[in-house]
Order: sequence, then structure tokens, then C-alpha cells
Amino acid sequence: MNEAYDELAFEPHEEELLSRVAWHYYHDGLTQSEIGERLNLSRIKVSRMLDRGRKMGLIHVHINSSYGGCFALEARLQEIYGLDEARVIPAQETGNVNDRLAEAASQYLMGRLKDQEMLAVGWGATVMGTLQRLSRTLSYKDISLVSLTGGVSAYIEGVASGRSSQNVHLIPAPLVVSQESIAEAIRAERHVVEVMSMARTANYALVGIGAVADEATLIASGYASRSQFEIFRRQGAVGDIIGIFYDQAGEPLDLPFHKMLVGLDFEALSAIPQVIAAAGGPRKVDAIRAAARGGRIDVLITDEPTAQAIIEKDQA
Amino acid sequence: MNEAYDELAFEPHEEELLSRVAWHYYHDGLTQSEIGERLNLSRIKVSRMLDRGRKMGLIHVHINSSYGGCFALEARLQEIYGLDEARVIPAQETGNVNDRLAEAASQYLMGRLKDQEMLAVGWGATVMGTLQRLSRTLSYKDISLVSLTGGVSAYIEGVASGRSSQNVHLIPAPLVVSQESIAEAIRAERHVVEVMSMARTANYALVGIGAVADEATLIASGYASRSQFEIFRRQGAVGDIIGIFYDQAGEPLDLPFHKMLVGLDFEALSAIPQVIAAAGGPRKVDAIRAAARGGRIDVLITDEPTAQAIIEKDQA
DNA sequence: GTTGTTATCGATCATATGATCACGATGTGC
DNA sequence: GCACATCGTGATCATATGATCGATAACAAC
Repeated sequence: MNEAYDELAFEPHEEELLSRVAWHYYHDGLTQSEIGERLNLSRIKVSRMLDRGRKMGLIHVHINSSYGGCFALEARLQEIYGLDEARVIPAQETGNVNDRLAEAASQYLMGRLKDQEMLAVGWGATVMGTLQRLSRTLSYKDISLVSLTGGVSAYIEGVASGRSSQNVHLIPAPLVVSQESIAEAIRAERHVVEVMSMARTANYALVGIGAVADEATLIASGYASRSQFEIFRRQGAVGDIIGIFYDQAGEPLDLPFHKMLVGLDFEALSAIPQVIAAAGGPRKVDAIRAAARGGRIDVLITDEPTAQAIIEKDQA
Repeated sequence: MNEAYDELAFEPHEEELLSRVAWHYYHDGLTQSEIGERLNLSRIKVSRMLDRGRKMGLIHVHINSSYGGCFALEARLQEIYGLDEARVIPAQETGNVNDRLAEAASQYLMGRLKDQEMLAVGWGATVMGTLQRLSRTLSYKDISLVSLTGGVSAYIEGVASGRSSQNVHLIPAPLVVSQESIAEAIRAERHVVEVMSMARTANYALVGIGAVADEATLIASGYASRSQFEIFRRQGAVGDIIGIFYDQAGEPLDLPFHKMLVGLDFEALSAIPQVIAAAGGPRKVDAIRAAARGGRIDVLITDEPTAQAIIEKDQA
């Protein structure tokens, strides 16, 4: 019935117990058995509580290092581009970079999102992965979701399923439509107007950054063609955020394509207190760099080689 | 002494490696062996690096919960006053503090009370609230209740209703009477003597802590007058437990008022293995602090701002 | 050079941990 | 009412972890 309540997973009283268990484990260095004895719980239950605490973001491990590989890069990124925060995940041969970015992004958000806050989400594979990992925390903390663009419904539904739909507000339209007039009509719809104005009030925006490359998700999902991309590239596009292409300086280009988008523009995006971008991989170096230089984003989550490449390019 | 700092001054390169190890371990969830393979280190070395990282504070675990700050206070309270246990509930704007304290106290007792045990209860609003919430557990676990003082009947009856009255033993008298001779007569009654000697055998005592303030429940319920309180205050009273007023050091004062009480004295109270006090709020800071310093209580359940204030006062 | 001291390392082993399985309670739909 | 699914629980067991110990290397003092 009330699935949202079910997914709340624990009541305030249980949160106390969970926090207490975590405190003893991490702060006092007790073993799970010792904690069990103290709090009258079986060892296995303590183990499971810790597991839940970690998955829900209640337990946050921060590696507090001012030097060191990724952390040096983080500091440099923050300094060079004036970011609020940068997260750089270490290079790793195995594993999908996007998965690991999504993991890092969801952990970042878990630690950041407070009760009653609203998160606006953009479009893209990394955003999708992040939301999937976040779903439990979202319902637990009573976070509202709102879409920044159309085309989000496809993947957000899995995340939203089982939650009261009151907290999820989607733009019921594709990301791009075939004609400017249709886009205008959709943008004028009452419900779309409502969702978009709600998105403007979000506390955070989570966006991906797209490269102007044939492998882009925009092409793979049929929203744009390779020839269009070729034209964008000739006009100076180096990347896109929520479907809007921008140049080396991070300034949005004046493309007909933009007129066919259903979603917020850069001005509205910048008005959101904190824009969090998760993106990485060699193809996206220029796109991320331009976005950072243009002040399009406040928080960047990327991988080590990408961060390195971005900084090197800006020092030459 | 300064070895920790000496060891802190290791090569930046080593710290980078350490950070990377920590990241893989805590963030990616890899095992120490996997990290070792990847970075060409022996498993045992990885283990030691993590150990060093923890000891040096490079790895910081944050518990992202309103309870997070409370546990530190609990530990300090236990340490400073030699309490068996302290429970601190988080600050919260909404909700009655007394209700939340009663909730916490009942939860504490639920986890503590074993079958066939006996709980002695004092007088006060928080005690009443706690008992109401406890009623289910009490009947389920076959716990006996006994009163520490008179005046308890009024509110304990609701709790006791529906249970075999065998397990509830009340002192059939008010908390305070008007003359010393009457109090003496009541205390000499066979039934009263029986209940009071039974109270001495209780496993736990649950008491409130009263402030010497005009808002005290003792005044509100007509057991004492404001002028009396003014006199108590002049004599150095900072608080009361089961109607007995004590000074800054937690030592009972020699007041005529005490001779008119029907109930146990401090000596008998201290003989009960564990005295549990639930009290909070800005007015009670001094009362709680004195009770704790004087060793009047073994377990303290209070709220975060009060705990903070108590500790601060004792550090100045 | 020697010798004593200390730090570091890995092997070994006891313990801590979490994955898996099986059971019982609870709730659900027919 | 009954079968069925789901969840929470504890038992069992494989694995991960960290404590201990001896060996070795580096280094200082003589």
C-alpha cells in the first residue's frame, strides 16, 4: 500500500540504534560481537545494520588528505576553476568508468542531501546510474526529484517506483522534438510549465556532460544524428549539458537544435544553488574543461586521468 | 609522545599511495588482497597502511545523522561523572522535550528490563510519560512496579490497568503531607512499610530531576509553594529527586519539608543497583549536574543542549 | 670492522566478518 | 480458510583481517 512508508526502512528509533552501532564500530573500534553484547543484538544483526548504514549513506568515509594523487588533483581543480568541490576517483584498469563515477556521485549526494530537499536531474547515462544507486537514500530521506529536461521519464521510473509519486516531478516529453513549433507548444503546456518552474527552486542539479563525439549518448539514443554533431563541431561546440551545446569558453552556442529542446536553459540552470556534474573519460576532457571554465558547474566528479588531462591542457 | 607527528612526516608519495589504498578499500569495497594485487603490495602491507591511515586521522568516518553529535556527549558524561550509562537525544526544534525524553527513557528501559525484574518509580511528569509508553513491555515481560514515594497512584493506575495487580505495589499516600507527625504515622503503616521495604529490593529506580524553579511540577501540583521554593533556593537547593532537595554537590539539605515526605530517602535510593534519571531542558542544567556530581544517579537520559550545557559548566 | 638497536617485512594463525542457507513469522491474494 | 510470497532472523561456513613472531635489513655507536 504505502510503499513510501515501507521504504522508509527504519523509524527514528531505528536510526538511533543504527547510528549508535556505527559509532561504536567506527569511532570506538569495537567489534561487531562486542556491540551486539552491549546493545542486545545478535552479531549478524549488527553486521546487517552496518551494511544498511553504509548503503544509505548514513556512514560516510572521508579520506582526509591534503596531498596525494587524486586529492591534489581535486584541490587544483577547485582552485583553477573556482569549483565548490571536486571529487576525483582513482585510475583503475578494470571496471566501467561510468559505473564508478555514478557510484562516487551517488555517495557524494548521499552525504549532501538533507531531509526535505529537492534534487533536479538532467539527462544522461551517468545521471541514470547515479539515481539508481541513490534510490534507497532518496526515499529514506524524503527527497524530491524533479527533471531539468524532457526524456528523463524513461529511466527515472525505475528509481521512482515504489515511492509516492508526490515527490517526483517529471517533464512528460522527450528531450528533443522534431520541430521548433512542437517544442514551443510543449513548453507552454500547463503541467510542463509547472514542473519547470519547480525545477528552478531545486537545491541541487545533477547533470552529465556530453562530448561532441560519435559515441555520445545523444546519438545512441536517436536524439541527434552524426551529421548534426559534425555541424555542431564546426560551429565550435565542444560539449553539452542538458542538451545545450557550448564552446571552448563554456558559452552556449546559438543552434537551431536548442530551439527544439524541452527543458531549462543555462540561465535557469545557473540559478540553482549547486550544479553537480559527473563525467569522465578521455573523450570528455574538452567538454568538461569548457564547462568548468565557463562556470557552468559548481561541483565536478570525474576520474583521475581525465582530471589530469584537463589540468594539463589549461597549463599549456 | 611526539612519535605520531614524526611518523606523520612521511613522503608525499607514500601518502598518495595510502590515500589510494584507503579509497579502494572504503569506497570501492575491494578487499585488502585485491588492492595488494592491483598496486603490487603484499596483503599485510595494505592492512598496515590502512591501520596507519586510521591512526593518523587520514581516514575520517562521519556519521551523517542527527545522533552523530550526541554520542560524543554521552561518552563525556559517562567519563566526567562516572555514570554507568548516558543517553543523549538530539536537539530538535519541534516536539515537547519531555515527551521525547520519556520516549527515550522507555526505550532504554525496554532494552534493559528482564523477566521477573522489579522497577521502582519516583514522581514526576517525565516518569509518568515513560511509564505510559512502557506499559506494553511491562505486561509482556512480567515486570513488577513499585513506588519510591507517595503520590504515584494518580498516574500509575492507567498503566497498571488490565494487569494483575499483584505486580504493582504503590504507597497509598500523597507525596507530601502537611505535618511531620502525619508523615510519620503514614510511614509507620504496615502496608506502607511493606511497600517501602519492597522498593529497596528493586533492580532499578526510575526518577525525574526537578529544578528549583517556579515552573516545577511540585508547585504546579500543589505539593509546594513558590515561597517554599524561594527558601529552599536560599538554603542552597539546586534541584530535587523524589522530593528531596540537594545542593551543588548533590548532598541532601536538611529541610523541614523532607520530614513531611512519604517515601524513601537518598540512602535507600542509592542502595538500589541502578538509579536511572530522565530529565532535560535549560532550567534543569544545574539540578542534573549536581545530581551527577554527587553520584545520586547511575544512568542519565537527557537532551543534547542540556548535556552540552552541563559539560561546559563543569569545564569552566 | 663489530655489535646492539630498531624498523620493516612476510608467514602463520586466531579472530572478525559477511555470504549463504533454512526456518518461522507476517502479510497477501485467491 | 489456505496457499503463497516476503521479510527478518539465526546457524553455518568460507573468507578477510589483524595480532604475533621470527627473520632480515638498515643504521648508529663504538
